[in-house]
Amino acid sequence: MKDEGKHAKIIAAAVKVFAEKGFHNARVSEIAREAKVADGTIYLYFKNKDDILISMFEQELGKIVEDIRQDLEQEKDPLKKIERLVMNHLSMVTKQRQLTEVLGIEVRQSAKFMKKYVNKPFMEYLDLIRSLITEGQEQGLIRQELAPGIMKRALFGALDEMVRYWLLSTQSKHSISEAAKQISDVFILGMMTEKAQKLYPRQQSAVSSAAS
Amino acid sequence: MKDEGKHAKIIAAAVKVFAEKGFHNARVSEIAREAKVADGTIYLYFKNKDDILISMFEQELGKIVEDIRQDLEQEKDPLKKIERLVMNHLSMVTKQRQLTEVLGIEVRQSAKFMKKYVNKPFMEYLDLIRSLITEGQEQGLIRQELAPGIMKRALFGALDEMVRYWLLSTQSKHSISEAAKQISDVFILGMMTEKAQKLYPRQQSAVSSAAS
Amino acid sequence: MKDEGKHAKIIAAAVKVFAEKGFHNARVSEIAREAKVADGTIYLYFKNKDDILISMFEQELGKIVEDIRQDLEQEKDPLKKIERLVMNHLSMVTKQRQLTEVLGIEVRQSAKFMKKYVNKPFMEYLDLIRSLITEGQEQGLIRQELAPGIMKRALFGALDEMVRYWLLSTQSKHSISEAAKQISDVFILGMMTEKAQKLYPRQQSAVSSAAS
Amino acid sequence: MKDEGKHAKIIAAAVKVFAEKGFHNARVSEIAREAKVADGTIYLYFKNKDDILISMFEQELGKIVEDIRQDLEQEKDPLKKIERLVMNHLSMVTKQRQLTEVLGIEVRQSAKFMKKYVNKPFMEYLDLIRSLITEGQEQGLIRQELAPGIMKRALFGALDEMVRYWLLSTQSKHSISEAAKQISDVFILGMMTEKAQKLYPRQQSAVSSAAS
DNA sequence: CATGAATGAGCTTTCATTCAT
DNA sequence: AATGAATGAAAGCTCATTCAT
Repeated sequence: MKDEGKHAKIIAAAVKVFAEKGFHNARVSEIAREAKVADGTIYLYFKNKDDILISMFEQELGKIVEDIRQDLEQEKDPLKKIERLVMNHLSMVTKQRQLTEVLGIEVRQSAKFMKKYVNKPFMEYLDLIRSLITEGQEQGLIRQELAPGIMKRALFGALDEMVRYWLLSTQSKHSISEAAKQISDVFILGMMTEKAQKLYPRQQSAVSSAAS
Repeated sequence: MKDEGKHAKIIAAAVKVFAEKGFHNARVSEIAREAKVADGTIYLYFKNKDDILISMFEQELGKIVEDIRQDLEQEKDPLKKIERLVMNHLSMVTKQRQLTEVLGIEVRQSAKFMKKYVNKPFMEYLDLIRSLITEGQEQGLIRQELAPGIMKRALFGALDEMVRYWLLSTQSKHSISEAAKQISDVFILGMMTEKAQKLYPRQQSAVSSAAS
Repeated sequence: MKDEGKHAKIIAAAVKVFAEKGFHNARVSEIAREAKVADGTIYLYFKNKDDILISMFEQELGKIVEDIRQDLEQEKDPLKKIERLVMNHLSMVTKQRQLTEVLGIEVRQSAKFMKKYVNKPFMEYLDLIRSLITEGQEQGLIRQELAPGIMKRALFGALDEMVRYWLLSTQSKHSISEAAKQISDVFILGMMTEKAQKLYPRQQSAVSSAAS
Repeated sequence: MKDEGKHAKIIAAAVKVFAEKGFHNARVSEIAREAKVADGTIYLYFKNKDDILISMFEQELGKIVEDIRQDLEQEKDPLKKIERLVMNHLSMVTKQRQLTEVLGIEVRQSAKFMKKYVNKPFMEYLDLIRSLITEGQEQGLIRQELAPGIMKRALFGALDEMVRYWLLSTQSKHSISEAAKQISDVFILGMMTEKAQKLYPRQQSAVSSAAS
């Protein structure tokens, strides 16, 4: 792997092209052109077209998940961690727009049609969300009767759909921080124990008093 | 006199094949074989391959949305309507498994890559969810500060992701009604006004007392 | 053959469609629509698509050749017969425009690619021209050394190309009668014996003094 | 570095296949096989099937026209130039048989049905003939009253039809040089002024004394 | 006789992948 | 390692022809 930069250049090109055209409508030759390498060169770094997408998941999505994980370490309160994750997730739209476009759409295809492939970083992300829920439950802040497996998906789905909305709508009525606030608000308030309700008084609009 | 039943037969075959392979990997000839018609016959009923998918949206998704809309009319309480919609949505997994598989994945592709096409039934569904939110707000049950445009997407996303989970997982840890209850629970509780909180006492686990 | 009119209606429709699109780009279904019959009906009157073209040659071209032959009988002088044939041929452009368009182009295709088919009316037309030449030679008006087989083709080709010019050019610089006069003039003058040159004095612009 | 020779090889193969089957009945895959390249290779050198035909016109027909134009430069006498052009034209049958077959038939199709395409080399050829006529008129050898626009078409048509005759007839009754002589003879004699008639005495059978 | 829905062979064209240079 | 011309399988779609009604 002499030229590590070429691998990255191709991934970057693929992100751009997949975002524009979608995986199936993207041409390998177009990725090559975008990356300023020859068509054949791509096959020195990737097994095939699918492998470009998979590598993209592994690397880029993996990086994002790791970043979010580290960001959350700065926060101790489990409920505030959720709030922070929501903000982090939604911020991706502006910070990594093209990548977000690809992931949002192609993760699903891959999940279903690249049967053998298990999207590990995606699973890790869901697990990260789950760990926040269980942490909250251990501290008596989140209701025990809620299944973390359901909650992690519900929260992820809500965020993912919100992202899709921004990607498609040209002018966005709602700001990202507003949406982040409202979504974490509803989820946290909805999952809270009565005990937590007293710790985080309602007037302050749940946990995020500063954001109102 | 074109056979109206043949149109339906082809759509049904397409649902099956698209569910198995995905739109792009599906072959028109395979749909034809599944529908027991000749390849060319498909083009008597549909303009092209895209048109099969679009017709599927229009008809099948349209039908579902209409069914849900009618079901909700039996219920007056806005919060219980939300609960009912959640249950309806999640029930699709078992009632219309293959169709659900196709819609869940291809609606996204269509949203982005069939640029000109606006998925009307999908938009109507989101609007239906939104109307439940605003209704709740008008009756003082849902907090005014929550943007219906955000809430509708968050709820839809949560449900959609949940559906995907069942479609992919071979053995499901969580029952549909359990998930339905937990999700509507969290959303309703999270969106409720304080006034509503008194009307729907907590012990009864929000609105759905029976399901705890 | 109960409905003789349907056969004719289909031929007429085919003339129109072939003229517009050419034989290969014409659709049988379009001929059917134009003729106001069902697609299948065409196959009650014609063996296949080729057969429509062939029937068109036989009937329509045959009719034309017969008409010209009869017209020529009014004239005794072989050279004036040639002149008359030229005028007749070129007049087809206006009298039977669409048919002319089809014949001009498709006769060639048929000649080469409908191998087995011998275009009898076309051959008869060439023979008609040939007979005018030999007649002229027998009366000592056309030079003996000219091969009728060559002359008939040269004259036919000249006329045919002229017709094509009118069919394609939107505004025609040259009138039909002008062209007819010039072409018969050149051919007759070019083929004449010296004896004939004295009989048809030059000042009067060869044989066709009246036409100037 | 695309192989320039491959472009030529494909054109050559196309000439052969189009000559045998005609443009419409020719299969791209057959051209590929004949050229000993893969089907896809054709599309590296040509936009589509039409483009093969068009390129053929541009190149091969263009080359022929240029060759003839140069050949004519060796001759100063306008009438002898005509004679020479006729011989050149008819010689194509033996020198470039297959190409001639394609051009003779497909030029017509193209003229009418590839509406937008203007067959430039063909137009140039007609212009070349026209220039010979006007040159003859300027030198007082060809009658002023003859319209060059008509004469060029008449002569071209005569030659073209003669060529078709040879291409179709298996055994040719008339030799090419005989036909060339007779056709140029008739046209030149037919177009001549009286003044020219004296310069080129008749006994010598117009301009070509040797060929009687 | 007439219909026109149905057929399916067969076409052009695309594009992921290979491999000689 | 890098190239990019060449490959050829494979797919969507058309349309002449058939045949049950």
